[in-house]
Amino acid sequence: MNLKQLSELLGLSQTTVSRALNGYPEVNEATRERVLQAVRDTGYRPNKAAQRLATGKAGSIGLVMPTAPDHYSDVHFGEFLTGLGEEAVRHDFHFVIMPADPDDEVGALRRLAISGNVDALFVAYMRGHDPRLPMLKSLSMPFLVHGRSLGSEPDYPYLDIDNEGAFYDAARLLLQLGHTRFGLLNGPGHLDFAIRRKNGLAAALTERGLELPDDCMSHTSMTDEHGQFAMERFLQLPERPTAILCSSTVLALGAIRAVNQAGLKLGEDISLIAHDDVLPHLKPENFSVPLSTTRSSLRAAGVRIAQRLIGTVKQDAPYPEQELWKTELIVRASTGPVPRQA
Amino acid sequence: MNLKQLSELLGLSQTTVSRALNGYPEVNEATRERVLQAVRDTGYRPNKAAQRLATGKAGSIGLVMPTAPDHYSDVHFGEFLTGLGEEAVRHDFHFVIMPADPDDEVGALRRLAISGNVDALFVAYMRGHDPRLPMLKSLSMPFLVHGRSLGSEPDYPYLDIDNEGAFYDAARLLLQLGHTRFGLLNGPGHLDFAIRRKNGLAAALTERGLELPDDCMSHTSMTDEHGQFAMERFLQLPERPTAILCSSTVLALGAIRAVNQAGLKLGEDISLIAHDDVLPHLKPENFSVPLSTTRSSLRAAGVRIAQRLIGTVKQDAPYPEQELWKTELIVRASTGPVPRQA
DNA sequence: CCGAATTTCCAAAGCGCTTTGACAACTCAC
DNA sequence: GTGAGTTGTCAAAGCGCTTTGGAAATTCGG
Repeated sequence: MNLKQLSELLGLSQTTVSRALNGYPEVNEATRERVLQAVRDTGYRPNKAAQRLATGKAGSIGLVMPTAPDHYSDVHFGEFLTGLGEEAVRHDFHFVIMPADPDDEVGALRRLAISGNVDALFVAYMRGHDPRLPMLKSLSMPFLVHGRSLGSEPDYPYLDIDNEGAFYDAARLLLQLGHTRFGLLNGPGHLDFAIRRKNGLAAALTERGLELPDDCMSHTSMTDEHGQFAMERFLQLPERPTAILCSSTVLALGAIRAVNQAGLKLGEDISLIAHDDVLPHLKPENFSVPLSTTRSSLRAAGVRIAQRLIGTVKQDAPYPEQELWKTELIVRASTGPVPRQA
Repeated sequence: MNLKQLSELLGLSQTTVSRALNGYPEVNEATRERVLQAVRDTGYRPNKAAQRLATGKAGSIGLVMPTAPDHYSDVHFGEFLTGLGEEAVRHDFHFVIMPADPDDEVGALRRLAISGNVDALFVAYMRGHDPRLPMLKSLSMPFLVHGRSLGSEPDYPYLDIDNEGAFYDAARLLLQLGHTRFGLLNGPGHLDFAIRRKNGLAAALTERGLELPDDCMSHTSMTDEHGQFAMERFLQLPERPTAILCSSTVLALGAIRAVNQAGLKLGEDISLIAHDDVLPHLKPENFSVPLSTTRSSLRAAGVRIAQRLIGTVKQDAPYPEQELWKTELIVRASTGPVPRQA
């Protein structure tokens, strides 16, 4: 069943049917309803390839997926993708992926762009001086980055959260509670968000003339096991930290296990604030000691990015080029005043 | 630059140029060379959308990517994808992904199929009685599964390795070396390959009148941490196993850590055979005690699957419908005779 | 050197959709 | 009732490629 057959069936021209389907105003409401009904009856679906050829738009956004060990998509990336996907489905868009060695991300991105299969590109997991940025700018294809890249000219479209601000605020709260010895459970050290969070913490400490010793800082991929190991290490230090900042509730999960196993009490002996990506299976309020967090929904970011990208492709929505989302600092039971003689 | 312009430039018809480019025989070699040179000079690239419309083929294969926590793509999946991608790039094919909640895999698969964006579908991570199978068969679209599904009619195209055979052979070897107490470090218990490996081991044991106690069996996702934890548990059993079968070198990595920390010697106190997916960063011969393994390259499987799928779409290659790859049992230093008084 | 077989090339017809430019038909103010 | 403005519909021209059904040019046996 194609447009021609459908229009003959209805006794209308292809033009009218097409317009009825695509929401153009110059068609009678009654006619439109008749068309819609016929579509329902016949199960007609417009041919994507033809639509693509006629409009010049593929209805797809591309992304390269690094396939090396230290890059595997973790639960955070999955959550983000879910958001992207939700919005994409809503607009009948799809994703084209290109698996690639991380050594060849730039090449993969270029190949994806010139393949003619995508209308726009998306990149994430930004690093400092990210080499993908100049490459993307040289392409004449819309793109959007999740996160930012320290050391790069900030003239590219992005959506990021205020990582410095989040950890600065969290650290300030802990400082006000009297804490002076901090520990940081962070994500992979080469990633932009991890650097910024460290900077945010460092800024708050510097204001008080404090600093973060190297052995109170852990950079790992964000699994609960890594959280546990790193926290165990912290707890064995001669002067162990009393205040922990943590880049993910997943890391926190492991870290808290370590705290419990050491016979310490969260929120009393150790205060902890974790960044909460609003992962549906890991709610900070459901922890045995509810977790104080800096919050920003990863899925919402995915939805928003898809919106902007799709809007750009459809050229009907002039979204702001750069967005920086503030996080919310939510105090629950895992933070408390510094213990007497820690 | 499009076909028309290019053909005018060359003083040829579009037909001839098109045929020259697509390798048809009825064009003079000299002419073909002239065309190819012009393509190089002008940087002409055929418009994908037009090609798609004319041929009816999108040049793409679809896959749904589950986005929930217990599904995150791990290193094994990445390795497999790399293989798929290698071959796809070679044929100018691409992948369309649909992120989806694992609850809705079937729905996502259907949406992908009717979206008109893909020529064929690929599925993996098969479970017993997998509900995706009947759904795929009802579609009139080529598909290929990696793995198999116990309890489903085996009338679908697949590529799998002989998981039962691999673990049966490995177990036989260990039995011949005198071992009687076995431990199994397996992948997630609901996945087909894990079930089959367990069955292979069980079959070998049954032949000797032995069986595998429940507490000598671990089903987890395949990270080194899980390997370590499970192995630690095994070692604390009153009658600890002396022979370990392990579903991945990644699991083995952790397991061996546990063995060492317990002050035991691999290949003497504990024998271990792991399944080796030939992950480039984890070579069994490079372990401090080189690992005995059952081997089958995951990346090669990816390449092969892409080949078959692409061949099917191009309809120029009648590949066998079902393939079962044997694994190689390679003996290195991690296996030895059962210790005297274990 | 001729007719037939072969090789090489071409014009034109799609593929199924969107969009342009016109045209009836139907309002409404005067 | 007339001219201008709206509204609802249509025929036809692409989008850029592949492919069919010849036709022209070349080769070859006799």
